[in-house]
Amino acid sequence: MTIGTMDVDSACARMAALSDPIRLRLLALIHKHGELCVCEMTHALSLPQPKISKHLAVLRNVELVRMRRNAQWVLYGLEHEAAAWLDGVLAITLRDIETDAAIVGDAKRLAGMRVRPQPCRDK
Amino acid sequence: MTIGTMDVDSACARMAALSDPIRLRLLALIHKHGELCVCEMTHALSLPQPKISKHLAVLRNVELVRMRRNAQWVLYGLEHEAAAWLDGVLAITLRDIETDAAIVGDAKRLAGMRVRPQPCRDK
DNA sequence: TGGGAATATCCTGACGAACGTATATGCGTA
DNA sequence: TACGCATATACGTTCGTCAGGATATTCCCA
Repeated sequence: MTIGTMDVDSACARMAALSDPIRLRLLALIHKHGELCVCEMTHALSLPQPKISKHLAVLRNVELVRMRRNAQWVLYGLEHEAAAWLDGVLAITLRDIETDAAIVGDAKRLAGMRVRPQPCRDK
Repeated sequence: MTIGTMDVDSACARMAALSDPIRLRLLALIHKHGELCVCEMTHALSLPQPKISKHLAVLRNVELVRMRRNAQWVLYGLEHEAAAWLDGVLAITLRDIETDAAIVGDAKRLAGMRVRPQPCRDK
C-alpha cells in the first residue's frame, strides 16, 4: 500500500487490521498515550509478549502504526501519514467503546505500572 | 449485538464486515442511493447473485444494513440505528476511495441499467 | 394452481489468520 | 566478551471465512 493513496483493497486491509479486539485495544492505548513500548502494552493487556508483537506487526504492515527503536525498547506510535483516515475512524469508534470493560481495564493496568521504562517518558 | 450499545467485540465484528472489497462496494452504492434491490447491486457489481446475497447477509448480521421486502424485490438500506458509527466511518473511507476504478465502475453500471426495477424508485 | 423471476441458503473444498511454543536478534552492562 | 533484558520471528496446528455451484424459498402473474 502506498502511503497517501487509498484504494478499495487497502481500505479493506486496514479495516481487517481493525477487526481484532487485541489490535483495537492496542490502538486505543497508543491513541491515548501517543507512544508506548511493547512491554507497557504487554503489561496493560496482560497477554504474552509474542502475541502483542505479532499484532503490532499486523498494524505496521498496513501502515497504521510506526515503530521507533530507543535503546533496548521499541516504541510504537500512530503512523501520521495515515492519520487523516485513522484518526477519524478511531475517534468515532473509541467514543462508542471507551467504557468497555477491556478498554478500561487496559488503561488501569497501564496506569498502575510501578516502573515504566525510561524511554517511554522522554518524548 | 444489541443496537445502540457498542463493545469492543461488536466494533470488531463491524470492522470485519467492512474488510471485504465486495461489501465495501455494496455499502458505497447503498450509501449513495439510499435503497437498492439485490438485482441492481448484482448488475452494478457484475457478480453472481448468490455471492451478492451472501455478502449482504454478512452486513445484515452485524446490523449495518436492513432489508425490506417490496413485492418480489428485496430492498437493502443502511440500518439507521447504526448510522452514527457507520455514517462516520463510511464517509471518511469513501472520501478516500471514491475514485477507485471498482467504485466508479459500479456506479456507471448501475446508472447504465436500462430497466431498473419499479420498487426501487418509489421511496 | 402453475410457471417464472428474485432472492436466500446449503454444501464442499481451499486458503488465510490466530494461537502457543520455541528460537533468534538487538542493545546495554559488567 | 559474556550475560540479561526487550523484542521479533519461525513453526506447526487449529479454526473461521470465502468461493462456486446447486438447490430451496418466496412472490407475482396468468
